[in-house]
Amino acid sequence: MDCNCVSDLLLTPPVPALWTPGIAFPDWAYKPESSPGSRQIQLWHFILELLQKEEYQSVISWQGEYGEFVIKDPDEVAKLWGLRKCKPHMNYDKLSRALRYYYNKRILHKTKGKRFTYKFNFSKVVLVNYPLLDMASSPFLLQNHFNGGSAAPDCSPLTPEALQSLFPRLPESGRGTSLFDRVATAPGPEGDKLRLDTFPFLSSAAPCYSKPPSLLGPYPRNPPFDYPWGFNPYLSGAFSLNNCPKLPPGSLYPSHFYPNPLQTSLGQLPHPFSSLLPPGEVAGGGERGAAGQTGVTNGTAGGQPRLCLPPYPGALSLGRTDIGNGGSVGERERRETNTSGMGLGLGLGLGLGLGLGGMGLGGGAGGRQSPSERRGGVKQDPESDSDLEITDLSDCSSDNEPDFSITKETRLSGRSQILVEGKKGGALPPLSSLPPPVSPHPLKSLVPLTPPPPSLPLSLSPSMALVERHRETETLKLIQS
DNA sequence: ACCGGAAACC
DNA sequence: GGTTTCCGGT
Repeated sequence: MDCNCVSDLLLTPPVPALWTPGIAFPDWAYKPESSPGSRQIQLWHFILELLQKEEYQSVISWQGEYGEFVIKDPDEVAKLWGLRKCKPHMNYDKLSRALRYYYNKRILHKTKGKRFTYKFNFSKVVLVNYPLLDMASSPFLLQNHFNGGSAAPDCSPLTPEALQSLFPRLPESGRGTSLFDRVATAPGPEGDKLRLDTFPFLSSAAPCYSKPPSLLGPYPRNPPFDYPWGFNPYLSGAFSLNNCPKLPPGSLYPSHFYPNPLQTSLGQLPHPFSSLLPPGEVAGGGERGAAGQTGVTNGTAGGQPRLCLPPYPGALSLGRTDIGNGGSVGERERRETNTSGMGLGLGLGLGLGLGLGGMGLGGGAGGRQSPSERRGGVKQDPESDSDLEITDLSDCSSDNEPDFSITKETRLSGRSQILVEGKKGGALPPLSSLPPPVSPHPLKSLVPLTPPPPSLPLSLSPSMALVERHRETETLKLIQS
């Protein structure tokens, strides 16, 4: 009624200018929102949006373990949600019901004992965004991904884009959004087609805003990466689909979610694994944007995007996460903890296996099950399953990692060095055992500093070809500008 | 506060 | 499919 909803189309950003047509993205990537099913923003996504914005800190924020957030003001969140969905009668009760539906999908689960506290299941979140990537045709396909076949079908190889999605770069706060804005403002007929922003890796090299040191926990550096959610096609899609203009443009529909071509240059393509790179090789990196708490209220222009990364308590060191023999926390909570540990690994840039486990789960689309189904055990009881997903992870992970398994490196033969988690036991290795920054970075090769001859055959490799094309495009852009 | 079934809605 | 709405139950 009073939500003045507008057409999604009006707010749908056009195809990023730097996109080079012709490159075959997986089909799903072309869908308006790269969304498996819905074309509307989903609640969990919306939640992430809020969590990401500084201005909603008092309404909802990360808290506790990795991925855990607290709805500080249930009514307000409900209100915002209602606003977004044009459901004036929305309230926390309803909203929470929707959240509960995520339990079965494993996207979210409740942190028992803590009021209004929920916790995201990263892998599922990512999965939803990257359902069964079309590896076969994806130009991003890592050359040596997984063992070529023995892997269970539900264990999709991790593609660069997937990785990228984990470490997207948001434009530096307060700068360089012009082009982006322009792009995002000029509606285009193909706005829903190619979405480069789906692949932050290719679209933005801008150093992300800084984040709190704590986010990276024990890690020595704080490379500017974002977690899976800052990125995603979904997210950007959501922004484009927002239909409740009432919300401040800069608040929930920040432009920084889109890549800024101007800030892009292959030379500085954000590296998915930049977190492992030596300081010098990592752009940005500062401490949490001083902006963090400096009254940046305007979420748009100079607005410092709120940390995308859920807080990752340093205490939650990998060491503590002893997968397999848990510790002292309650069973369920313990598993959650483990997940957190994985989260860290993921955050470190190596969530290679991340989400893979859920592939079989079909993006969680399985959704609800009849009580009988649940009893049948086909799918674990949401109450007990927690993060342990037998179905997907069991055979695609080395061992017992929960959803956040990052141990899939075993499948990434050639990339093992970039993996954080050791392969033994599936237990997260103590930080001290984490591999030191690799330099030159394994993927550096994908982003050569010196532009190869334009004639470089695309056949070099899918990834290379893409990079090349992208480079060319970028070069042209730079020259033009 | 939280849960989850059921049905309607878009 | 993803909620939204309603509601009985813990």
